[in-house]
Formats: sequence, structure tokens, C-alpha cells
Amino acid sequence: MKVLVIEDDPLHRAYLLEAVAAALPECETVLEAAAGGAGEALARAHPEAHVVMDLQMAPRNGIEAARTIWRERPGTRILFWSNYADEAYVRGVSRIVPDGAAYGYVLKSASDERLHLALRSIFVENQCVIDREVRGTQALSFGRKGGFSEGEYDILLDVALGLTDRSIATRRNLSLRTVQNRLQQIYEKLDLHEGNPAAEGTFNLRARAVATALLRKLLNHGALERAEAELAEWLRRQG
Amino acid sequence: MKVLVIEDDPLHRAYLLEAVAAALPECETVLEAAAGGAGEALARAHPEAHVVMDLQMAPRNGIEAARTIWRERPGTRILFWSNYADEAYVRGVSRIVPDGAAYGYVLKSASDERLHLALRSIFVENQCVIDREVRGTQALSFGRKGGFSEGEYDILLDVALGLTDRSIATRRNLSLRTVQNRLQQIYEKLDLHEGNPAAEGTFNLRARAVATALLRKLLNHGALERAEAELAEWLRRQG
DNA sequence: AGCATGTTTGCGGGTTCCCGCACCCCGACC
DNA sequence: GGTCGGGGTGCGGGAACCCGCAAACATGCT
Repeated sequence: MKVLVIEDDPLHRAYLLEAVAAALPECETVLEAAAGGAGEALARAHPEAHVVMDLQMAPRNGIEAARTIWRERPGTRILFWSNYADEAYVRGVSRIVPDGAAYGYVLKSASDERLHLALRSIFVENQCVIDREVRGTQALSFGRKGGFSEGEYDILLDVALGLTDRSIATRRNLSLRTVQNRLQQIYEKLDLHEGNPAAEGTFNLRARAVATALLRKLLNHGALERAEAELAEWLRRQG
Repeated sequence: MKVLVIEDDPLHRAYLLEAVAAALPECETVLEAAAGGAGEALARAHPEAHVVMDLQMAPRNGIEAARTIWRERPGTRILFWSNYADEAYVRGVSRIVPDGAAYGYVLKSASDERLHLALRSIFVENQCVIDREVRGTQALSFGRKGGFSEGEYDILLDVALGLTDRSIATRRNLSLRTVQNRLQQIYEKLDLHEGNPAAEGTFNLRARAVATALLRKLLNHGALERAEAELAEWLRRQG
């Protein structure tokens, strides 16, 4: 068995190497990479290696790296080991996981035993392991409780990027009025109206929506960067 | 000499404790706290202790903790040890440092020697130490190169929070037209016009400004949270 | 004083945005 | 077949926003 560790923080990387060695004695080679790009290259060179990686890395995001790895070999088992359970991360991961692939999501604040257990469950038993806290935000995200549908989330991203209603409409192949309708639903789900009683008119709803989404960690810097890259691509194609 | 270490990541905290012990043999007591609130309490109990702390902590931000510590004892020497040199962090720190106080800003990616040197310079020699990279964003922030003035930055924050032009005006005691003028300058400094050739009208400038500020790390989650808290306070006072 | 520079404010118009109302389409269920 | 609910669409009005123009106003320099 081979395991590839991708983590930019040297202390955390050392801790991970130790944890892998302790939890997986049957693992004969442990590879390490300090950045997303290097990790992708190593994964390409070792097609049978399982992966455990951080999500928050600069300059190449963990989600980007995971996406290219999974695109090249959809069966790879990946354990994400992250500091946060932000909805933006959770949603970003579940967006890119291929059908039937085993993966895990463990918080860095978890105990050593949790991490060891997750390592064995995924890489030996081929079983998905999602931390309880992460499950929480997952349920909150996809359940009825003010959860955003895929389409609504896309439009929220477009708004956060600063697109006009009209350009969102052409980009998503919708009518202008439909875009505005969805915005209405987004405002509703973000409780932009209920929160403030007499504070009517003090807020620009469009900007306020982005602010509350950021404060609730529904959006974060990584998600914005990815969306910005896609937008630039689309703009280029558009001419 | 006493040193108080405030850092939520256990691995990093252990590393810091070791570094302090190695670099400052004259330090007889090392206190440690795993959160901002606990750090403030310990600082209150040990008025002569110097502080070395992380900036990015949940739930109580490092800047918040530093502010209350400095408010209670403005002479305290604080070394900030952070992962990032985001303009939002740098600006946040220089906003709260009292006149004449010695402080330092060292990146976690710095070498052991750099950290040791900084520890001795600040706590023994009473000298400010700012990492080269951090100095870079500092110069970029306050120089002529598209740097934002204090007032412009405030308005950028208000816009990011989703306030209306009118409410910004009343909050900052300005005319509505002045607010819009400053917004114009902000759009200019953010290159919202130059960047896109024929992409006229595809962007909502107000939202686009927030997006690019976030992407350039001029704003980040912590800054937004602080601004949101201040806004809530102002709204309550307003009635 | 005289002048230059930069900031603040008012006015007006063109555009975008917010949102209520009504219509259409289509799958679901009786 | 009927009808019912949800999502997409068009129309229209009121508000907010973007921005050019010009008049005050402060400030600093000669």
C-alpha cells in the first residue's frame, strides 16, 4: 500500500506522516508533497497511492488538486483533513467526488484515535468516513432547513462575483426575471427580511446577501477564487 | 520574564513553547492559552507577561484579543505569529497598536532563526520586528500605489456589509453624494474599469468591488466579522 | 491676496435593481 | 379528463445606484 500526504504546513505534515505510519503498518511507502501542484504530480507518478490531504493550501487549493486527481483516476480514495467544516468546503468537496468513490472528511481538531480510525476505515475497509461536525453542516446544507439548491448556489456565487442580473441570465441560460426570482428565494433563505424589524432600506439586499453568506461561511475565499477562474474562462469564450 | 503563548493549534503551540524556551533562557515562566478569551484572562492575571499569539483563531479573533490586552495595558509587547500577510490582517493590527508599543509580525513560514531573532529583538531589546513580506503589503497598503485611505477603507467595509449609500452617509456623517464619490475612487483603485475591455455592463460595480477586495485579501472573514459587530452596535444605538 | 489643488455637496438623467401581479407550461394526482 | 402546484417568463412602477457637471469650501504655496 502507498499513501500520499499533501499538506503545506510542515508541522502538520510531520504529524500526518507519523499518524499514517502508526495506523497503517501495511503501508510500505509514504510520499509527501508540500503543495497542491506537487501533490498532483506525485499522484500521477504513483497511480495506486491513496491520498490524505489538507483543503486550505496556497496557491493551489486542495479542492482543485483533488479534482484533477479524481478526474485522472476516479477510484482514488482521498481523506480530507481540514481545519474547518465551512459549508463552502463541504459543498465544494461533495461537488467533485465521483460516483462510488470512497472518501473521508476529518477535522484537524479531532483526536488521534479518530484520525487513525478514519485512515483504516477508508484505506483498508474502503468505507466513507465523515466527521460528525461535518455531517452537521452537510445536513444543514442539503436538508430543508434553508438549504440551497445547486442552482441557487450558482447564482449566489455569480452575485458574489459582482455579475449583473442580466449577465447572470445569459450565462445560466435563464430569463432576467427568473434570475431575480431566484435572488428573491436566496434573500428569503438568508433571512434578510426577518432579522431587522425597522431597518428597512438600510441594506442593499444584493450586497447584504453576499455579506451574510460570507459570515455564515457559506462562501469563502477558496470558493470565490474557483468561481472567479470559471467566470474568466467563460468571459474569454464569450469574446 | 514571563511569556504568554496564545495559539489554538496544539502542534503550533507546542512548537512555539519550544521556540520560546530555546530563544529566551531568561524566561522563567511560560503560560499558554488555546483561545483568545482564555489568553485575555491569563494576561489580566499576569500583568508583566509579554505575549506571542496567532491571529487566526476561532471563535475569538486574535485581533480582538490583542485589542483588549492593549487596552488594559498599552505597553505590552506582542509578537503576532500568523500564517498570512493578508492586507486585512496587517491593516487590522496597525489599527490597534498603541503609540510607542513594541510589536512584531512574523509569518509561520519563516525559519526557526527568524522566529528566535524576533523573540529576542522584541522581548529583550524592545524593538519592532516586521517580516519582510509583511512590510511589503504594509507599503502597498499605505503608499501611493493604489493604497486605501482610512476613510475609503471604512466605506469599503460598509459596502461589503451590504449598507445602502444613504445609510453609509448617515453613519459616517457625510452627504450621500460624497459617499458615492468615494465609491468612485474605490472603483478606480480596484481597477474595476480598466480590467475588462468590452465587458461593460456585465458587472454590478458595487458587488464587483467587494469581490475583488476579497480576492486580493484586502478584506477577509475576520475583518468582516469585526465590522459586522460594530455595525450591530451602531444599529442598536440608532434605535 | 491670488492661485492651485483637493474635498464635499447639489442637481439631473440614464440604468439597474427590487418586487407585486399575471400568464404559461408541465408533471402529479384525483 | 380535470385541476393543482411549482417553476419560468413578461410587464410596470418605485427605489437605489452610477456618474458627469458645476458650485462651494478648505488648505497650502507664492
